[in-house]
Amino acid sequence: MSSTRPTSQAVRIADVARAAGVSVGTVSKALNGTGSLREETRRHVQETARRLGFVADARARGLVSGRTYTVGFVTTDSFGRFLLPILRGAEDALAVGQMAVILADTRDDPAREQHLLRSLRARHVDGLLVTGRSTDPREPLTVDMPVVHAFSPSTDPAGYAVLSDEEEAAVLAVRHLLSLGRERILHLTGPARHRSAQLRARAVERAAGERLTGAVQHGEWSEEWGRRAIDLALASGTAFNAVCAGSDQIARGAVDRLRELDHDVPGEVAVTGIDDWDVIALAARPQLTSVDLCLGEIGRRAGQMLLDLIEGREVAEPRVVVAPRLQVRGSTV
Amino acid sequence: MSSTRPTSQAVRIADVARAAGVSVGTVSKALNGTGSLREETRRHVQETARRLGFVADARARGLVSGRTYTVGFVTTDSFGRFLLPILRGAEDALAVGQMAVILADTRDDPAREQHLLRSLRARHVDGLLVTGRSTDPREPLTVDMPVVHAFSPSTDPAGYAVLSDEEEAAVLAVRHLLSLGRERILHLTGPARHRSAQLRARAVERAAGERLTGAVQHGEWSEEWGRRAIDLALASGTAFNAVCAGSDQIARGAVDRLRELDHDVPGEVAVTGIDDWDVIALAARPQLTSVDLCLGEIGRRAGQMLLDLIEGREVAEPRVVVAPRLQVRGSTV
DNA sequence: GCAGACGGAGCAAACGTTTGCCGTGCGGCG
DNA sequence: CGCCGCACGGCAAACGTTTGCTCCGTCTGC
Repeated sequence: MSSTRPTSQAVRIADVARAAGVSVGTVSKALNGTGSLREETRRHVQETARRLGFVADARARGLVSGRTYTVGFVTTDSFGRFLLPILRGAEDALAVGQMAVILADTRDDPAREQHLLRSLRARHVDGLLVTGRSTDPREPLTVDMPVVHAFSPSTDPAGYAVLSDEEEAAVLAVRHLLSLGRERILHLTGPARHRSAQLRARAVERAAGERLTGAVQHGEWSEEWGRRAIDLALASGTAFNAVCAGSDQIARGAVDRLRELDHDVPGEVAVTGIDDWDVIALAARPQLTSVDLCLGEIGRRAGQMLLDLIEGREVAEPRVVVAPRLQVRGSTV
Repeated sequence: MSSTRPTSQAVRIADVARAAGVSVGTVSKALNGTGSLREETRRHVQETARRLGFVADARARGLVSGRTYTVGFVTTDSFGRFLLPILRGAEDALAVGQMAVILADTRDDPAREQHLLRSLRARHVDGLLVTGRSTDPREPLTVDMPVVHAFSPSTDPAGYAVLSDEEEAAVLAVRHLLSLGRERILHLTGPARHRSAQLRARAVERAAGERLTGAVQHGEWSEEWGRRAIDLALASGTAFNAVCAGSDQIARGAVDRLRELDHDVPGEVAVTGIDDWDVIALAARPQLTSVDLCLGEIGRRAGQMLLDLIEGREVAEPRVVVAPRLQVRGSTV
């Protein structure tokens, strides 16, 4: 059926050497492009290796070379929606360095984290990518290998990190609303205990100034809260012609409720979200204008940085902040 | 705080042996619980190892023992929402076997898949967990190690697999509606080219019989389609008192549109979804009755099965089907 | 024609474990 | 008192690579 043999059980470098009529050292050099060999020999060995379906054993290779071409992806949070794009971006960047990714989901359990780190240490991963759900800083890990934080910052200001600009995200939304001439902006966001909510709220206050109407409303990161917040605002008699929401879910709740009460969106009230989560933003009517935190880009940059550290390259900035991007849709135009 | 150097750079088994005053072989036996040693010696070695922070090098261990305590998680689809719970479940099951998980996201690209499989082979993973977005069967991989398919079936009927029961999921929803006395059921679902949509549609037809109103309506897996489908149904004059949707997104679109047109849900029309995706189901008004495919359970069972295969245990059923579970909420009561 | 240089390939020592086998005491039993 | 057996623990050979050093032959320059 397939000309390629049925997955040869275990073809070692010695088998290639024998088949090619050279020594194992020569095979190694031929396949790795090291040493000094005749081009003809090199090609002959490569051809033989290919024919036999030889794949060098990573364990042995790693044992002697020191590198395992493997990194650990440590997440404090169980894998959530935010982590997928980061993971994907990181994978992309690491793939060019032939690196594989081992998952380590600590589930916020210190004992579990200890155990996983031990496992990663035993496996001699070349480096660690650390991330988490919340953007609340976490204590730095004490390990003797390169570590890059992605999305969730470390408390260590000197550590390597690729972060999102929470404040800029809020500012982009506010500026957009202001540019549309909206002058009575309501800010609905998540729990005050979340750093994200705090940062964004302060940024909104600074950017909107007196155009911010009433106090910032803290609640849950849910559609339900978005809907209820609108009811509360209307009941309190607060006049507003724009809602700057702290998340797409809150924004969608607001849009839904406004529409339901026959307030035109965006005519009467313009609404913005943050996250640009397609499932929510595109399903809303009208579709949500939102700020994309570019998580994929964060993952990619973090992966790139980790790769640079592992391979001993100079890292220009140890602390990169990825700029968010405003995505304009029907809820504001 | 790099002054603390808790992670000893490289403490090998020889260091432990020297510190404990025994040979390396003895240390190995003491730590692995093999060989025959005095209990006193064993404890002394263990204590010494702990004190020095010794962690056995997985590369060397794997090289000689054959096992790497690592499995590959291969997904044809880029990591999507469905894969997270599966991955989490699998991790849980594999953790008890001390197995680490290496990610391999093929992105539906054959070349990429080849490359990743080669990498996994080089790393001598002990087994493979294969999954994908759609439940459309895929060609079996030709690798010389245990393989278990999770969620997405293989075309190989003899292969190991843990699958969801698409048809039963649909049947549960229909039976529930029938038990509520609904006799004019509308079925709105995804694209006809998707096996899931097909299977579920046929199951609905069988379970509802003449209580199925009109033809099955195929569209997208989106809220937008759910809304539009309701408009189409109403425009066509079809009378219905229940909607059995093929996904939560479609169900939510339907609920939203019905409510908007002043049709009472569930009073006038009861609505069911499939997936039990909290983000959608809990945000709807009323909250959606939905069928949970129990993806976490699928992942767990698959991980367990792979572990059994790797450790040479008997696997009772090579093909497990996980029963879905009906979650009743406001959209039907 | 000879010496030195250099290109090209082989040799063997690592890398850090596990594991089967062997040696050595000691105790018990005859 | 002597022998046998057994309980412990050491020894060294794997596992499959990489890599520096060595060695051989040929070419070049004088």
